[in-house]
Amino acid sequence: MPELPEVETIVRQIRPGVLGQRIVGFSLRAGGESLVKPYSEEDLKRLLFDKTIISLSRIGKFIRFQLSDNSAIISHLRMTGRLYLAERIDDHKHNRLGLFLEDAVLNFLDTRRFATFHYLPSKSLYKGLLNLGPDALSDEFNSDYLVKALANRTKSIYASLMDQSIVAGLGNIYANETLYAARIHPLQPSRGIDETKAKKIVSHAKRILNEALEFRGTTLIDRTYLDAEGEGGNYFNRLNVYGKSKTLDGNNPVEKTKIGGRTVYFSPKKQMLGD
DNA sequence: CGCACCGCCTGGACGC
DNA sequence: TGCGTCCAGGCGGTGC
Repeated sequence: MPELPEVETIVRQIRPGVLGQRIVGFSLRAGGESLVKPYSEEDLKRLLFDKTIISLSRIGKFIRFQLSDNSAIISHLRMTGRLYLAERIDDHKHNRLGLFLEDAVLNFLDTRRFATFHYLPSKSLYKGLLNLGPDALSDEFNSDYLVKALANRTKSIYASLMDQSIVAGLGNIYANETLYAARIHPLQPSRGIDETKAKKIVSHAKRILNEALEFRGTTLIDRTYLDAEGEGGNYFNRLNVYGKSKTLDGNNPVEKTKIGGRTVYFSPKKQMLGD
């Protein structure tokens, strides 16, 4: 499932192939209607035609294609979305749409149809981006910020790290790995996180995200996540707790629990509640 | 406002 | 073999 390192990997891979390219066509495939709501295929053919992609960026886990007339496409891969360039539109069963550029076609596969590919008219605001906190790899995400952001919050530190309005880019895998590295129990209340703990969280989160980026992200056994070149990410071999029964670094038992309906992995021996 | 909960989807794993 | 059931999960919306 694409989190910050996976989304950044894909953005870097497709950027050279989309920058400066003029949009010459758009085609929706079966099951793609929900991805582009509230626009229809006809709307998008008309709105996108002849616009040039002038920049491509990652904002948290969102991807923004900035177009020449100040409009944009905001996309989110959710769990199973995949973007890649090809010579033609892919007839894969789960390919939901094709964006035709001068030199290639951008294909968007999404098995579960949770992903989004939203057109954003010029000067309008995108709801999903409005409440986004600082990017996990930015300087704005530091211990001073985090202590303030967590003050007076009763929810767990795990829930706070998953909350994109507090910090943007972490998902379940990297939130679990960060808390293990920082030796903090996922159910620790957010407001109990002091400067020392906040420093550990910030530094480990950035270290882990940067390492994962070097490995082109994490591909689990299910092979759901593949980058824009069809390759898996190799950070899987570095995971300490996510999906594991023993930690990689020391063979400590890993337990799993549910927090807010999500499966959370931690090492009770290394992450003590109240510590 | 903060927080917990639900619905959205589908394929794969599992038990019988 | 084939059926039913459960699980994975980010985000937007709802209700307290």
